[in-house]
Amino acid sequence: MKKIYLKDIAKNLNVSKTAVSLVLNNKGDENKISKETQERIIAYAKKYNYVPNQLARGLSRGKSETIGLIIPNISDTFYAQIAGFVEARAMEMGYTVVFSSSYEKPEKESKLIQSMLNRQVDGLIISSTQKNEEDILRLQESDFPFVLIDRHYPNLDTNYVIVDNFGGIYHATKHLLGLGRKKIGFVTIKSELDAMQQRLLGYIKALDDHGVEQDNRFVSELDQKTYVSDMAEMIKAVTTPEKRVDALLFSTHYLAREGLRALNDMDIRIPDEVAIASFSEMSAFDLVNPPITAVIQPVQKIGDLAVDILVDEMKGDNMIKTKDKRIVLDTNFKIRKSCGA
Amino acid sequence: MKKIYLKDIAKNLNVSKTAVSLVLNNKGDENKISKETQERIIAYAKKYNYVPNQLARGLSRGKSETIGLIIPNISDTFYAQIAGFVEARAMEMGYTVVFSSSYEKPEKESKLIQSMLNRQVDGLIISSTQKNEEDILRLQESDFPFVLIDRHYPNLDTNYVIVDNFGGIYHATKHLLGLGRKKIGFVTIKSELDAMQQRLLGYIKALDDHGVEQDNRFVSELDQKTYVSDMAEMIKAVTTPEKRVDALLFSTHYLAREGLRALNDMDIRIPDEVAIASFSEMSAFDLVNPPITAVIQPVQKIGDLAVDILVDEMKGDNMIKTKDKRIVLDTNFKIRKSCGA
DNA sequence: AACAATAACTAAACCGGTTTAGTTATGTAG
DNA sequence: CTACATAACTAAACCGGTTTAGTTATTGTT
Repeated sequence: MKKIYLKDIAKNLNVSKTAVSLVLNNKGDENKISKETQERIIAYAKKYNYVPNQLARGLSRGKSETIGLIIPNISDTFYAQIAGFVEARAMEMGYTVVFSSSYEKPEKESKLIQSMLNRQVDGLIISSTQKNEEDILRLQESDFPFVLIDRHYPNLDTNYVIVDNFGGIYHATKHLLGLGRKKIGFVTIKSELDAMQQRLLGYIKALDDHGVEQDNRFVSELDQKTYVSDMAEMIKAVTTPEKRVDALLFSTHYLAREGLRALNDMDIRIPDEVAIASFSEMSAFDLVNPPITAVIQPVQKIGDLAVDILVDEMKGDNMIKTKDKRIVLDTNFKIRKSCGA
Repeated sequence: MKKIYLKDIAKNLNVSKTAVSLVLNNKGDENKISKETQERIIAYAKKYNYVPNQLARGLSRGKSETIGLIIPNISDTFYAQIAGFVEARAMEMGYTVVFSSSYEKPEKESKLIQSMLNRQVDGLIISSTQKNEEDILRLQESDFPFVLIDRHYPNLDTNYVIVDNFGGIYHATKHLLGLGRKKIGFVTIKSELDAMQQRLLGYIKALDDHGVEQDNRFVSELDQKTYVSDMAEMIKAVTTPEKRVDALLFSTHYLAREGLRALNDMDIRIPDEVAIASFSEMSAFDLVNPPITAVIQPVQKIGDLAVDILVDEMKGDNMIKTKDKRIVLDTNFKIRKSCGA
């Protein structure tokens, strides 16, 4: 099972490396290699199980047939799912995926982008920390193919695939209001991410549209690093007799998970005392106690579209925008017991 | 921000490519490049933000500083977590990770291995379908560095990092028996995976040791593809008056999830009527209704060790086995409400 | 003064492909 | 018979690094 190289084929068949390379890249016809020679080459290559060295090929072609995926955290269900769809789609298109987690650190993200560029990825799919405008801008300026997912830079003119954060929360808030909840708390993470801002704005707009007064609004921002331990106290704070919320809307799935845990620990009845709903979900949200109403993100669409757009971009001949490359996807609203109907 | 190459540095500093290459690879001293020249080169490289093309470097060195990770499914929490730890550890060690999901298909796995080899990965971490002995054997014979994780081939002499499946289930079964459960059902997936067999054996051994009679054992095997829809019927079958189990042990987390769903749907009280426990868990097992007792796998250890072993293996100078490379990790047992104590 | 050793470099081969710019032999139009 | 196409190839440059095998100038040794 010795490894075989292009030149071995050439030598053994008494043809040039050129001929072999052309034929194996399906350029035999257009380069007028005779049918017969083509067949000999193909047969030989198959017989000895020839496969080209992708590094060599990549080096000479200037492309690696690899795309880089940078996400905040591969262990998070949401990103794991996206990674799955991205990988599957990329493979269909003939690309390999290298991935790395930035853990929300801009410097890490910056290093990852650099490192992936060194490795000659042909394109990048990035769910950015959104604190790395510099690198994104540089990519943009150098016309390097990339797509932002999940998070984008509102003031930068890039390709992206995101969801309608505003609309998703707006809908959820409206729903809670429609069920008669008057004092809805919004629990979010301290973050400058536009996605998070939009969710907050969606919540506020819904309250406004429903004529809820300013002092009946409760927004709690928890720290990314300490939200697990801070959750209980925060819940206690918004359930004091003075504020007593009758609903809590969590801006993301892991907050909802911890919120649920805290509420259950404190024996606050859901949804009777406090109704809850979440933006984004986890695979067990339909099994927890009670099942959590959630705004569902179209994970597969995000992954598929990101790859499609990127591939289009990488083809390079896109002076013509073949498709719209700024995509805002609609969310779904899944009603479960936790919101009281 | 023009891209700069090795030869540019050489040209502009009036030194040879060799000198630049040696210095930037920290081989300046051993090759007697003068301190002064070294400093000039390093300064220039830094100033113009030089970074080597990894394809070129990989090609000439014969290594890519990349490791391949092949798992059944990146969307599954268990593998997503492992992927996270593998990637983090690999990065520490200076490696990039490319990954792909086999979706339990041996042919897909085989293709992935091939494809990763073409891409010149320096080593592989594989959670195999365990139906691909051929490729694994070939890797073994060609001395290619690799480590199996989660699943291994019991009759092949490879490196691996797995958990004590037998022991984990044995412990769980014993625990249920200790709580007075007499008729414990075992729900598993139809599979030839050794891991699954071991879990079954652990269950049987525990019953044997406890003197449970043959006809008080209920093993149900569900199909990988249809377990979601088959679960309810299966549960119905083992809760008939004749068989009526008083406990169910699920051989893996997604079975437990669906089992819980079915039991809840049928209003079977857990743990009063039927106690349940699971091998392996999901992030919400402590929040579901009721929280599920589970055998916990040391995910981080699996990932970390896999990389450590692989790196050791890739260094190549391992005629001496620097460490034990067949590792069976202990599991943890996390008691929650679902098992009745 | 002759020779060896050492410091400080470099030219060129090499990794394994792709691609450009030809070459040679044969056929065909004028 | 000459000129020009065309079919069927190929030599060699190239991608951007690494590495081997030198080279040159200087210093040290006897």
